[in-house]
Amino acid sequence: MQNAEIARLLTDVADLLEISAGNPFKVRAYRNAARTVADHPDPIAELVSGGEFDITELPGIGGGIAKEITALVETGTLPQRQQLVATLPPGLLDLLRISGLGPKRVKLFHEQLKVNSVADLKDALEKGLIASLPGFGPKLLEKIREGVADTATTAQKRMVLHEAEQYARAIVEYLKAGGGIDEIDVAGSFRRRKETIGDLDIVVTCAPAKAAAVIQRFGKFSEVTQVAAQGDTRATVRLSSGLQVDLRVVEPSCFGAAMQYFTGSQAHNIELRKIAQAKKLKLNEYGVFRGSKCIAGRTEQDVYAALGLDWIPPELRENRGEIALAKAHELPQLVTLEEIRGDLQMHTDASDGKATLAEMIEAARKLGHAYIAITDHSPRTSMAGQTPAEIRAQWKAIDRLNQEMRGFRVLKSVEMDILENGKLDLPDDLLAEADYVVATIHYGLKQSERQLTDRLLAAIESRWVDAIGHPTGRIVPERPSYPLDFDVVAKAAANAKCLLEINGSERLDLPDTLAAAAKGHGVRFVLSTDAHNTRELGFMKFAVAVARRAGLTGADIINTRPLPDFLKGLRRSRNR
DNA sequence: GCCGTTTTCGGCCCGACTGTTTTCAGTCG
Repeated sequence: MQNAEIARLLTDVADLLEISAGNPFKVRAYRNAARTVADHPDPIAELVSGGEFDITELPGIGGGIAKEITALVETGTLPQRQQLVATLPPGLLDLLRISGLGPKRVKLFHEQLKVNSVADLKDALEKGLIASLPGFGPKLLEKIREGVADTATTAQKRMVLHEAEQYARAIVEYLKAGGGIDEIDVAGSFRRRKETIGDLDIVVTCAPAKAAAVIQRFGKFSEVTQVAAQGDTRATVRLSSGLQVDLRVVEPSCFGAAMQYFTGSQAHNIELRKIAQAKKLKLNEYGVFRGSKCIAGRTEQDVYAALGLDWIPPELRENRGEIALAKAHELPQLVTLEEIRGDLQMHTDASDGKATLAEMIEAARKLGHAYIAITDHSPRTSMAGQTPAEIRAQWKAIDRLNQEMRGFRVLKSVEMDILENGKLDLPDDLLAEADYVVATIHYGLKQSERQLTDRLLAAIESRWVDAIGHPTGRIVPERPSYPLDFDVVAKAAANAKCLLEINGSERLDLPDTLAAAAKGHGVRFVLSTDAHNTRELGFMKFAVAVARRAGLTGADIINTRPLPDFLKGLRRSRNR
């Protein structure tokens, strides 16, 4: 059972308790536990059935909820949820997801009108039963009607970071062009560089007299299909893509506090507010307050300092131990995009890329790289892969180009398939001639965990495989990892000095949690874009984002090194 | 239901916007 599924069931309990007007703190306890489970890097179900780990060690999970989860893992049902569903129909949970409906109104519908599902609600709306309830005026009725219609059409989907980036840039440029803005930045999960984004949070500072105009302009952005809310300091719109965008306008003296507040994560912020409370302070989006006096707020550094903490990079703000590190002045120096000196996976039109070798080289040089690896596919990638003869011809062309260039080196390389039977797609004598080899799995993704793990282990055993590319095979958001015993793979890679790739394309593979786990096993990493055209060479920032969320420093990543050190760090260098 | 550098009992993060109201409840993030 996946963590997401356990978290969903715990959230169901919180929602049902809320509808039944149970203890509000018990509701919160279930929500906290759900968040802990959802964010945990290892499968909770395995920890429970394994028996050697006590899950009450996890924050927000005590004796009661631990017992619930254990029962869930053993029997497949959550006792507390079963008990609640006996009196409250689970269809009420769907009603809660309708915009404008919360526990109070859902409870009212259930008790007064026997409305127990979205279908019931639709019926009640048509019969005018909802309108007869006190407190339901024409606007609210219209909002609920729209919400019901939405459940039929658009399932609320999260947007991948790569796509959200384009919207964020467009809206920021649009607002800037309107003038009257002092500072503007994007906060939220976008700033934390999560792999998918639920909505965009934009924070603006401006003179109080200009705020209304900025908010008005925001609502007139060309892609806005609906202005969901609009006040003096904030507004919410929905774009034609379905993406929700929130704008907050604050005074310059509050910019740091607002950025901190709206960057989150929620779990991180709750911890900070508890720290503030313990110090007899109050933290909100306007600053840190002692009584009514604001003692910090202009910058994020000020806010964290007022709480006795070092400034925490947004990518780490998930309440996974970063606050303790900030308190002890032990936060890692996270790798930056500027530290990356080379890109170690990309394709040309010799396989499935769109640009020529010369075009990729020129684009990479413009980005400031000192070296790149051209990693076109091996024969198994049918329709796209190169034969050994074609690979050697390409390498000869690369040799000639390298003689003509100063201060830049193209590495002779290949993205070699690890075949379904565990054998490599190219012979050792060819691999030995390469400067760098990345091995990957593209076929046989439906094999068992044992088979897939063994295939990766076989590749790691080869002295000519320098790195494992996109190690889990996932693609965000649609394709999950193939089954894999990742700890075994990470340990083997660390022992063999085989690198693991963090791929900055929409694969985002390794994911942040596994990269953090691999670092714990002593793995070293290579960052790459897997670009199939010149534009995608810009994806390195997404690979860096994953690395930063995993807590990696420049020392963990081999392509932060100058070329000679990079080559010396490859396992093949010890074979020569 | 969870938790503890004030506490094993008595707390539990904070504010804006909307709609329907004459002072606020409900929802949302």
